[in-house]
Amino acid sequence: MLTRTPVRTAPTARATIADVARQAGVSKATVSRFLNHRDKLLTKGIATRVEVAIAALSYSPNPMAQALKRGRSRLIGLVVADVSNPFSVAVLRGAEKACQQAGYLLMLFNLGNDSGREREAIETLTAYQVEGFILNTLGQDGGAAVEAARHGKPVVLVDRRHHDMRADFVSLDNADAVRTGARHLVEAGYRELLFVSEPVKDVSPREERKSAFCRYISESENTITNLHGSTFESTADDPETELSNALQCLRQSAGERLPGILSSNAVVTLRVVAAMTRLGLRLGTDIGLVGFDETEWSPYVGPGLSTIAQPTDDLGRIAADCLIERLKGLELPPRQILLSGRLMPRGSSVPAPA
Amino acid sequence: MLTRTPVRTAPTARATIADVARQAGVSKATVSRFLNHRDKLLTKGIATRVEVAIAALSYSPNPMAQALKRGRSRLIGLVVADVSNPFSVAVLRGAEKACQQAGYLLMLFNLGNDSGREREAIETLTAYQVEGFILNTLGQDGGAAVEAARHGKPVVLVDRRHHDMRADFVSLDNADAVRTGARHLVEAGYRELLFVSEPVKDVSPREERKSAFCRYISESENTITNLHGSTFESTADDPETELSNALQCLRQSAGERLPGILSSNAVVTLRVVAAMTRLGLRLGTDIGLVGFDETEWSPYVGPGLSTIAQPTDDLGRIAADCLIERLKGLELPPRQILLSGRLMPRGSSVPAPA
DNA sequence: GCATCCACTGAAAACGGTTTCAATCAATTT
DNA sequence: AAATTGATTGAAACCGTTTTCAGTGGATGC
Repeated sequence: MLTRTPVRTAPTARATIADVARQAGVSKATVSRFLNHRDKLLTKGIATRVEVAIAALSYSPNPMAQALKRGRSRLIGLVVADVSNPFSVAVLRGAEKACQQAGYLLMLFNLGNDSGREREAIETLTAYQVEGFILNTLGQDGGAAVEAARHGKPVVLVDRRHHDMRADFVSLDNADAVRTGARHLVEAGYRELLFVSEPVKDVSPREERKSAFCRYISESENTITNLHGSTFESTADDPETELSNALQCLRQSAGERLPGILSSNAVVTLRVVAAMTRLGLRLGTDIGLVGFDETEWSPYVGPGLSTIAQPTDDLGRIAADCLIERLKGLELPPRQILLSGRLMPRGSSVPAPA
Repeated sequence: MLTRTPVRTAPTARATIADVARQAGVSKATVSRFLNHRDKLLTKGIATRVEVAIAALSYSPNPMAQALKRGRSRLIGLVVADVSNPFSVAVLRGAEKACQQAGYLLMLFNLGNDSGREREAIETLTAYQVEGFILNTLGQDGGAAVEAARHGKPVVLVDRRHHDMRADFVSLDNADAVRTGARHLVEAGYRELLFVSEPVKDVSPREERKSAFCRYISESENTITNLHGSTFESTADDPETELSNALQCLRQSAGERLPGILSSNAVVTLRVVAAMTRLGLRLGTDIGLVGFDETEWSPYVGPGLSTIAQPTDDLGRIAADCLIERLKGLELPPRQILLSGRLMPRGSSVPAPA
């Protein structure tokens, strides 16, 4: 009675620890010990026997089973507001690198800008026993994140702050970055400043940037003659035409002064560019522009877009490192880590073209 | 002896099926039956008792345990060549949507353009018991993918083909897209055509695009007077200066004829733009440009970049759907699904500026 | 009125690991 | 030489599910 395994579609069931044990002529416990405590506990002879058996069957332990028994899954949940946002992707890459080094795997949940799914994301991820969270969420549903923390799982917030929550927070130093950007516009000669953002309410970085902008204006109005500033938030409806109108207004109220815009992220920047293109306005010459978020295309839009580059890679890496520290059991008070941005001056903030 | 659970850091262990069973006064089996076969098998009374118990404890089953027992994890592995490539992200979004609808979760593994990790990715993902793969890999290590298939797990290839592998393949119709792009350049008046790509060897879409380009040229040389075509591959070393030189050559050999470029993806397109900027060449006027991959910034670079838009969302969704069909047990011969691209004509392929 | 059947339900085994506990055996102590 | 010790190893329990198998009960057939 031949039991030749079919060669073609060999289902090739993964070898289990029991198989290895049998092959090596030892118990499952011994194999497990070999794997987890290397050979600290085992006799040389036995250890090598196990070793060759493992190699022969090309065995690797089933993480699900390990997770089940240990209660640790070596999984980290990453919730991202929108994968199509370059900022999110950059953070993802940084986090991924750090996780890989520490032997963790990232489980991605993309909200796709649908704030309703925030809670769902966290529940799904907890169900899969992720050991901790890196959250870059919309922040509409603060409760969801708190829920996660209540499950005893460490949480690191990136970019979006949740005030009611005691968790590590990693972000750009928004206040400083706004000052840098605004000051740059002023130094370049722009005096009628406009801060453009998506709806600010309840989204922490937007709030911070807006209020930092207002603060900068009111602080500088005295020392810098003719300086004036205002803000504009697009509503969800029809950002295109709204924005066009806002730009026209800006030029009106500017009068003699040069108008300049500080835009709150890459998406908004692109909208501003679109509106200006439609109105036939020249970047830099007619309206100055500095935008948050550096991208690989920034140098090539118009005369080059001046941006405030976020250290996205570091943000992601540091977030992951923070989380991993906590997973190792370190009990620290919640930290707040602010990294500073870097101004990338280009043509869009140069009044007179070369 | 009070055993009040501490209110502050309540570790709030997740309720298990045993807890529910106890609460409802039934056996674990009954609870499990309620969950899996809804109430087909249960008495009305018992069913509701279980139902309220589940609600009361806000119980949800542990997918790890389920995976362990069932051998099915409801996980799909997505291997991506490079998350910072907008194409990959777009595919990811499409796939994600489809998976979510079917109750699967995506497990992302980003190669970060490091072809060495292809095998590692697949092994890690298999270890986590993913039920199938969507692969958008570098294709350098074909063996790795074959390995996955040998484990009996269904595989869907996106964009990158592995010839030796019998698996579903979802991709842009490259030959057609190249023809569309090249024909567009010709119709706009460009006659000295250059196809620019990253290293072609062993990367299927690049090979297909290049050979389609060559085929188009040789087919059209007879009917279109003065048409001439060539190709350029950047090596890894210093693509910037190499490309600059190539452009100079192109202009030389063009002579009277207008030179036009077909670039093989968004990264390359940006490099071309960079090189032209450095050389002070005007898009469209001095050299025409059509590039693969539509992005949200394409309209705003220079006079607008003409692109060939891939139906990325569909690619991802269809890939996921194919995979899910297989997971349902459908035994079909490997399919090949080619979607056509859409030309987005803009200023970069208009010889005389308006 | 008793055997048969069917529909529900519970006990227990299994999935693939880890860990506790007890057992073995050689080496050391007295 | 017998007792104590310590280092290795194996058996079994356990993690949270699903599933088989058997048992209970009432309803039905004669």
